[in-house]
Amino acid sequence: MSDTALRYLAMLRMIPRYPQMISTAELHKKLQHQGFLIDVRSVQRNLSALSAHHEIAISCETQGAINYWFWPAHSKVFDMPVFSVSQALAIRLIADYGPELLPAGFLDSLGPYVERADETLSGSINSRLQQVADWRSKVHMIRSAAVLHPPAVDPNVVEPIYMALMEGRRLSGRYRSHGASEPRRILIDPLGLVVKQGVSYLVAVHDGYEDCRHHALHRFTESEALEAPVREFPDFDLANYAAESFSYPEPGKRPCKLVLAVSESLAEYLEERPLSDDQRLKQEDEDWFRCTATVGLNDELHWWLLSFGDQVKVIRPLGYMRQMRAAVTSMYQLYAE
Amino acid sequence: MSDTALRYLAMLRMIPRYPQMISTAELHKKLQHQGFLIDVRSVQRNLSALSAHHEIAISCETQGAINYWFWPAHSKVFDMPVFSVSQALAIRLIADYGPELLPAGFLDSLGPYVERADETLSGSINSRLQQVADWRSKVHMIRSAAVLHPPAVDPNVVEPIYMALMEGRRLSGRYRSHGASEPRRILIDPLGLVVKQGVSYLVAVHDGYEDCRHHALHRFTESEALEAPVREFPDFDLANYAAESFSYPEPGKRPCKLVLAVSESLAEYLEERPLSDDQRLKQEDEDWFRCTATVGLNDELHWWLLSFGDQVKVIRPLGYMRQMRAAVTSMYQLYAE
DNA sequence: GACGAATGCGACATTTCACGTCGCGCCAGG
DNA sequence: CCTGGCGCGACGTGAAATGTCGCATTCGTC
Repeated sequence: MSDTALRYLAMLRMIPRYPQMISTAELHKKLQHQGFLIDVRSVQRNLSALSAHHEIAISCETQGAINYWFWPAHSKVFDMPVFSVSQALAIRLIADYGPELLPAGFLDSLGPYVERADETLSGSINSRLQQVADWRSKVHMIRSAAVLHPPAVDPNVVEPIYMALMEGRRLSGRYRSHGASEPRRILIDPLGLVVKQGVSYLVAVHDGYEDCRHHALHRFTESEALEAPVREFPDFDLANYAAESFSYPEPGKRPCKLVLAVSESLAEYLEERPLSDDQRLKQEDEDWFRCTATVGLNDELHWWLLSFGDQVKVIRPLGYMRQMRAAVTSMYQLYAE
Repeated sequence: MSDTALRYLAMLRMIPRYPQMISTAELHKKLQHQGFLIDVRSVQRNLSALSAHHEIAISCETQGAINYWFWPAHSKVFDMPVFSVSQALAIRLIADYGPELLPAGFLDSLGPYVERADETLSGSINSRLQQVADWRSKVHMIRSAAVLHPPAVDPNVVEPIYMALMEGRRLSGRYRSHGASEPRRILIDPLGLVVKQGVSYLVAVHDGYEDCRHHALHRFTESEALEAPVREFPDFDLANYAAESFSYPEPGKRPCKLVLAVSESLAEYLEERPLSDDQRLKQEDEDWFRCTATVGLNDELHWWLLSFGDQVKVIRPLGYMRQMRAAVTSMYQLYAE
């Protein structure tokens, strides 16, 4: 059993990425705690041996008499097992198309993994065959046109916010409120983060107040995580707060049997992506199909049905049909003026 | 320089995850190619030493006289440096949001990384402070209700497909065509992958034919990447093919000035996520706001506008207003019967 | 059915290298 | 100026890693 190789592995995993560092002594202590009974001298030797290797690329910064070790901020990820092609593709697709759905800043931090994914993709191609094919020529994603622009956030501003939230510290910053023209200095106790359609909101209590408010991350212009711990709000429940204050339709309505008349093109589409597992499609006449499925009647479904215009008509439940008819009539009147 | 420890690392990285395997001989060849001049016997010894360790968990499957090595399909990821909190959060968000964004097979493959992310999140919180806070209590995502069910795909079936595509090899498999009840054996030359609204399609040419067709991945029941290289189709361009054959509205229509009348709630929403960078909102009367923005008039926008029902009315351009009026009238007549 | 080639694996001798120990130099703090 | 902590070069030792050989097993081919 190669104890040394295992220890090397453990050591490499104990070394943090750049802003953080770890001293040789700490590392030695941690190793002993994990059962690697070894002299400090060996730890020193191992570290310099590893850093000598260009593949590994850990670095050292000497402060006074102590050596602090770290992975460079932009060093490659070194993982096992290596990405499979589908994992690499998943990461690539997320990197390309995520910005439309995920708040900016989250994706930036995945940079090293995206690099690794690209390596896997190009590597698997070039090494096997000489064929120099770019993965982009082989994978194409038809994405939605992104009607709305997600707001841009500054990574330097959001990082302290995440840190304060996760570590339970107070937050000081500058925030431009809804409607205000100038940012204002605030001191808050962060309670939670709510992500909605590509926009992140920090739920927090202002200093001197007891009620919580939400703050769009892109409205912060400065932020600093303080040392002081947040005040305790034991009764606060983020999921409840989000459900109440963001007034988003909960998807969890009781499912019922939905009957639709759909156009041929919509029928084709539904065949690929059914409304439910028990969906059934039947041709009614030359142009129309009947679609039957068991679904929850939520607002999301309502919007989805509306967006198809005259390609779909709700048949059952009767109550919902009337509701849809009312909605359509209201739209009609809007344009009739 | 510790050559052995480094070789162990290199070996571990050469071993693929389960559906794939690698024989001792191949491994030996690869190692020599990387400059590790070592006897086969040592490779054998190293492998059995590594697999003896429960921490590493690589496994071996003997087929005839040859040993094939692999990481178990659900083995943990060993990465260095370890996830930072924001990276872990990003992965977590993707895992939660993903099903609406990515085809099923892609996300499943990220499973081990999601596990690691959760580990990082719970670990980082508990170790820093005694505070036993679950990250879920601090981050909440409001996601859409996912109207449509993305079809399920078998990871074991799609992996060879991706491999064949990326490595330029022919593909043999069983495929159930549109409308057919039984899957049929096919031999194809994969040219590209098109992802549309959570469904993946493989664009490929059937053996003996010259024209390409697309195949929904979830309709494959078996697949095998063959050794034979694909036939060459130098004139094929995936982006063009996707634009033509999937008849999806290209987002790139020439932008023009759009004027909308929007309800108060929609105005609030638009303030967070503007339609364009130059969007302007102005209150008109008690209930209605006027929204002005420069956008391309594509189908995506059309659907998006329709889905808001009577909360929005197109004012300018006049031509588009008439188009919208026609659409609404057509919907009205559908329900008038 | 038999033979050869390829592979896995146990055994053994050898050598390398990984380890602990010691000592010196450097830096910080008292 | 002294003391303690840390890094690092040197050295001897012993364990571990390596190459070699031989035998068993399996597969393909004649």
